[in-house]
Amino acid sequence: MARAQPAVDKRRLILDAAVRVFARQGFHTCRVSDIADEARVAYGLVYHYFKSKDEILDTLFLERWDVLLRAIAEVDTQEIPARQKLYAIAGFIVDSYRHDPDLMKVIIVEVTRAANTFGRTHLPQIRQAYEQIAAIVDRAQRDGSFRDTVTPDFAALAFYGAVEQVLTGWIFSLLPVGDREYEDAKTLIVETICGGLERVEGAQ
Amino acid sequence: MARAQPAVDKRRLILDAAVRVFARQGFHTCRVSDIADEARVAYGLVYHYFKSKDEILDTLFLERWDVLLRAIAEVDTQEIPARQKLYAIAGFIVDSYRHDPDLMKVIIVEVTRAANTFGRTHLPQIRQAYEQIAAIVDRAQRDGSFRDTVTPDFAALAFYGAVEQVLTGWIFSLLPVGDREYEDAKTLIVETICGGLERVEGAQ
DNA sequence: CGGGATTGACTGACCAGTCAATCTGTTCCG
DNA sequence: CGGAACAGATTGACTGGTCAGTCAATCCCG
Repeated sequence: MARAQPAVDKRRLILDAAVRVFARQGFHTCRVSDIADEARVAYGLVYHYFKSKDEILDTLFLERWDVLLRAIAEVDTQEIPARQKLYAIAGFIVDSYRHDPDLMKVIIVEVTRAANTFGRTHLPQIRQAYEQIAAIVDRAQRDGSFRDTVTPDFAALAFYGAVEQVLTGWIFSLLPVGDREYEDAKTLIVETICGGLERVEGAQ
Repeated sequence: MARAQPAVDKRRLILDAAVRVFARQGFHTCRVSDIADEARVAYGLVYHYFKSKDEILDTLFLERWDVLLRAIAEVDTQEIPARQKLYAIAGFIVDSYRHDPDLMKVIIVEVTRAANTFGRTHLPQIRQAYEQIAAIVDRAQRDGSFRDTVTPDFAALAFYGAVEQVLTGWIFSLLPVGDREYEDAKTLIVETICGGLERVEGAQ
């Protein structure tokens, strides 16, 4: 039985240290000893709590992705226009980055975009996010607020791609970072995907 | 002096084999001996032509990215609407994937999206593509064909992000593959980013 | 005292990169 | 024309270092 109230949760300590190390050096280029050092914990303890180095990353991803999937599902239950739903989802992801940039960096760089390794492993989870977004677009097309020139699947891909690319812009320092920029980004992503870049003749 | 017309260019043979191996197993998980085997060449020959395993990937990326940058620049010299320029760029990238999916997979997965390793190394090249696209958007905003609600930098990111995500969809088998799908994708990407998802009141 | 928590030295596997040896085609001289 | 001399191409066994994962010993709480 686990202790009721341990002074410090070493398992959590290791996970948090791993986030920092993975973000700094990347999963492949860091050593397990780097994680142990960062957590100020003995090497062997890492293997007391985790079966392997891979399992640490898996845990981090699944923990966070589950939160994301729930957030999207929650947004979808609200009675608001599709544009506002997409705004809420983009906002949630941007705020996740604001709250813990390292964690989001790790999830995107090491999992979501790692087509040969963890991305393949977690494809079902990733796919689920796309499907939930596609469902929102689909409903908007049926109620007439979205045009049906683009398939929902495709729209979901483009929307999520734009969001991820913006985070990548921050990760790569290609975009300026700051509270103002984060708020702007939410609006701009939705404005681009929903409103489009082109001027429309006859609109306002 | 190099032989005028060698029966086979072993250097090329190694590069092409590396594309297949990197696409199949990923850069980090493959061994140099896998590349040599795939090329049906002795292990040591790889090091006769390349300084290191990294240099092989660098070569592949730089070769192809140079072609892309030239293509974008070429498109931009034409006297056509911005939407058609973006269509041409999306088309070029999609056709690159159609022509050699393995190579594009490697470039995207192992370089463009590898924020901790090769992505960092080649950031200047990657940035250049964004800047060229942003310049197209900027000009379209000045001539009035694009709205100026979204900054050109941001629009470039969203556009490129959507394109890359569609390729990722093919790489992950999330999207159906085929000549028809490739052509549709070109249109849909541009339709989404330029036209937007929303129905516009009063338009046609 | 019993058992989970914690330690860190150790091992076995793996693999990038080296290198000395060999091969193959070219050049040039007698 | 034969063949000597050379140079780059090609070979693959080997080395040195790295590191994930193991494990026996120790600690410490209840």
